Amino acid sequence: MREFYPKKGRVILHVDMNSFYASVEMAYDSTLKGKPLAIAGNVEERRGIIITCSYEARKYGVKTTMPIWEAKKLCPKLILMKPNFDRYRASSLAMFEILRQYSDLVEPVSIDEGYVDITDSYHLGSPLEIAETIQKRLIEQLDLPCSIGIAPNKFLAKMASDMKKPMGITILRKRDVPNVLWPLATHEMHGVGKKTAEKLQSIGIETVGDLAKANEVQLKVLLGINGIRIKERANGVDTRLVDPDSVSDFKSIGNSTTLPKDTTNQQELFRVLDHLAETVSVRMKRKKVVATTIGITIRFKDRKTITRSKKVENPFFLKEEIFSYAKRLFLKHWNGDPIRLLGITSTDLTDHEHAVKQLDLFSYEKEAKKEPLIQTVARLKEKFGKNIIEQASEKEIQKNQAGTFTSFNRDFLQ
DNA sequence: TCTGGGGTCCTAGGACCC
DNA sequence: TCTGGGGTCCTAGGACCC
Repeated sequence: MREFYPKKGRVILHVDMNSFYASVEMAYDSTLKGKPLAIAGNVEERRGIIITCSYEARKYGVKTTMPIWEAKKLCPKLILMKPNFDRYRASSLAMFEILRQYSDLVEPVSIDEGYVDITDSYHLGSPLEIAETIQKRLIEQLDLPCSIGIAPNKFLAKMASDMKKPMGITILRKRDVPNVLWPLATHEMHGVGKKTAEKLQSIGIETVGDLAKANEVQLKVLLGINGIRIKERANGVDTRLVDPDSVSDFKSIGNSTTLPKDTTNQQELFRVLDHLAETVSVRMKRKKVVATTIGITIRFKDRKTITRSKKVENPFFLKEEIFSYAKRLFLKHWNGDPIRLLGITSTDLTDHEHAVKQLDLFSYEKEAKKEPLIQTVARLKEKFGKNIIEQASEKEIQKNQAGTFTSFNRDFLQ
């Protein structure tokens, strides 16, 4: 990540959609408005949990990640719906389209939130005016409420958007940090979770203010590089740029599922892996990527979770390949204990565009076996242009002249 | 009657190479 | 009878976020 930061002060918005999934459902079906609504995974299973819920449901104490049975107990009239991800994706796209009308520098963080750098958008109005316009348009055009934070950097903008919900706009200046952030408990800071808060507590740091003044050497020992970083944040310092391209280079694609019942039935587990492989493959094709590392996740009955991964020689994306790699890993590492959850993840992703050439080269491999190498190189140069061949130095080509195309191929494709 | 599924980033040890 | 110091890659796990 680039960390260079322009000298002049910046103006960053953090736009955070309020109870996004529930709001989208209400926009689709206005009869749901004003009612306690929750979106939950596995609605019919006992293991389902609340993914998001409307503010009406929150009044009863219903919260994200709460098991359905518990939510129902708190709010017997709770309306439960399964997620409609296609709907949420469509709303999300429309929302980011609107944000992009106020700056080119829009960085989606997740399906329902993003940063907008409006430093150079002064011709569109003051920061507050821009935020108000965005909020108004999202409500009028998409029927979706949001909260917006306005600040000189990402961290402060994120903290600010969290302060008034729903439909709030909050300005957080650097000079407000001592008054506004320092009284907060450390775990209320974005980036400080339960474990980190506990560790901080162990050295007497309770509030953001304590953290802001903490000893750096001690923090480094306790938390590594993250200790330094959260101290900077506590002082209102964050040099990360708003990066519009960060969404496009994702690092992994995975799919996992909690089984209806814990099981040791190998046939059943294979069927699950097969299904997961299918999903991962479809999503890889959709995103036009290939991978070179396959990973599996196994969660046992007692919730103990292990991950195992393996780098493989050739880039893959087909369901059959994914299934067979995953199955191999599974058989190698499963101790026979009852399993609660299975997952498959592809990592080390490469653009398909880039990889298409490689795949084509692999198909060449078969027909090229009997051909003198020098001829193959000439033919590939013609077909793919010089640059693909340049990956293998002239020297490398010379060295391999006596060998087969296959060995040459292996050398420069890996 | 507990606790999903999608991710990212960081750490740390061992293998291997120079 | 003594054995350095980097650097990179691979793998596993953990913390965190939405």
